[in-house]
Amino acid sequence: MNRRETTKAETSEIILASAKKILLENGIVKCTMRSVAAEAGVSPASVVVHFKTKTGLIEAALHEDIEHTIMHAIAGLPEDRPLLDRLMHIWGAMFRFYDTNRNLYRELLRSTTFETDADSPHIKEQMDRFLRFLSTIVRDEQAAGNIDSRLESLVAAESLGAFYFMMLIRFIRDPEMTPAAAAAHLAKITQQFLAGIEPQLG
Amino acid sequence: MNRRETTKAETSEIILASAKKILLENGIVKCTMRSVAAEAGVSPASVVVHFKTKTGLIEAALHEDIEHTIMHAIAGLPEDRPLLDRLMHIWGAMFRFYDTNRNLYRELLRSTTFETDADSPHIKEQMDRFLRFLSTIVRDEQAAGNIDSRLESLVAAESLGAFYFMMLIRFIRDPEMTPAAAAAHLAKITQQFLAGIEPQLG
DNA sequence: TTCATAAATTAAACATGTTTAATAAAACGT
DNA sequence: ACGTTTTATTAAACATGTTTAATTTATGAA
Repeated sequence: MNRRETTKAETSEIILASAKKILLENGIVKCTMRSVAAEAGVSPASVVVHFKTKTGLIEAALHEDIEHTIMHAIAGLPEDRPLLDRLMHIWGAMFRFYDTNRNLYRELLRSTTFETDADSPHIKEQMDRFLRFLSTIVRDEQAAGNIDSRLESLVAAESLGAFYFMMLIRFIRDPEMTPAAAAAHLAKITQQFLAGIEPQLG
Repeated sequence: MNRRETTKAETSEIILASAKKILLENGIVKCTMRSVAAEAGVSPASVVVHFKTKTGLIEAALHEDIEHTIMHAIAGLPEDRPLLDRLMHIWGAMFRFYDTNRNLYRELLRSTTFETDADSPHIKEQMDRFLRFLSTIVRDEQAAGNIDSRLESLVAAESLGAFYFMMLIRFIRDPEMTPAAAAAHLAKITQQFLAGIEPQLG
């Protein structure tokens, strides 16, 4: 890397660290381009140069945490348990994570969900990767004879993902809903689906 | 209604009409609180008084169109066709509708989807009503012996709704995706689900 | 009618995301 | 080494959603 490139990378890091700090300590409302810039000792325009938009900045600041939560949940996935239990292990972890700061993640979801794939490549990549992961789980279950082997595993994975995301939306929309309640309802829906794709006897 | 109440209602109508006109003729980017206020011959602050936020205004301006699209699709629902065909009739109409102005509806979806139920009661009500409708369709199919009658119809309806909404998100995120392509993919997912909830023989 | 109260409306100000035009400095070819 | 070009940075301006405080207007009681 050049001198130029290194200093640019360093500046990016400083801005990102400032954004994380403010988000954590003061919340999303206080996290403005100006406050982040001030904390980083840089001009607001510079924040724009480095992260393009405020959405880009927040996405960059929070994306790692989400990634980490997913990975942690996957790492602790219980072996030798029914598929529903394993899925609920992941979904439960996600709901509890989003529950730690609902307004913050509402903002993130709001500003990223309906962006163009090109405009929020992080999200697209994360979604794709997660779908592929679900798809391998489905294939494992097919191999173990728990799911009809004629099924397209990716389509089944998409269904499971759709259930989760619908529930996430409802969870964020309803502040009264606890992570446990969201997980329980999601379990019901998932259960119905899984029962349907069990192999037929005979 | 009072004189006060009537004039207030009239003002609301004028503002709403102005918003619709600008959205239609100039698009979402040109639809600002100031431009709407100017078109309506009213102050920007007045728009806030009447619609609370810009999101509230846009929601009010577009909500009817969506409602109309749904109702129209439901009214033209083909009788005596398999459930999948009937669902696709609705989904197809919705995708084609959103396709008429993707940026506009992206903005609407973005600003409403993750709001609190309390903050966007319109949306919640629309979602609930549509779920109930899907649920009655499922019950009809159960009565006709096409779906396992032990199923909870509302849960199945939620699944179908989840598939649709996931596909809508993908549709909005990917500008290259045609309404037909979105519908086709959604059909595949729905098909897999429906096959699973057919009554078991014996 | 008259006056006090409540409500509708607005001008001006504010906060914030983003753009523009200018500056300073590194990179690179000669 | 020198001059040109590219690039990181920024100050100032801009556009827009929203708030505030003041003004005008209608309502209802005395």
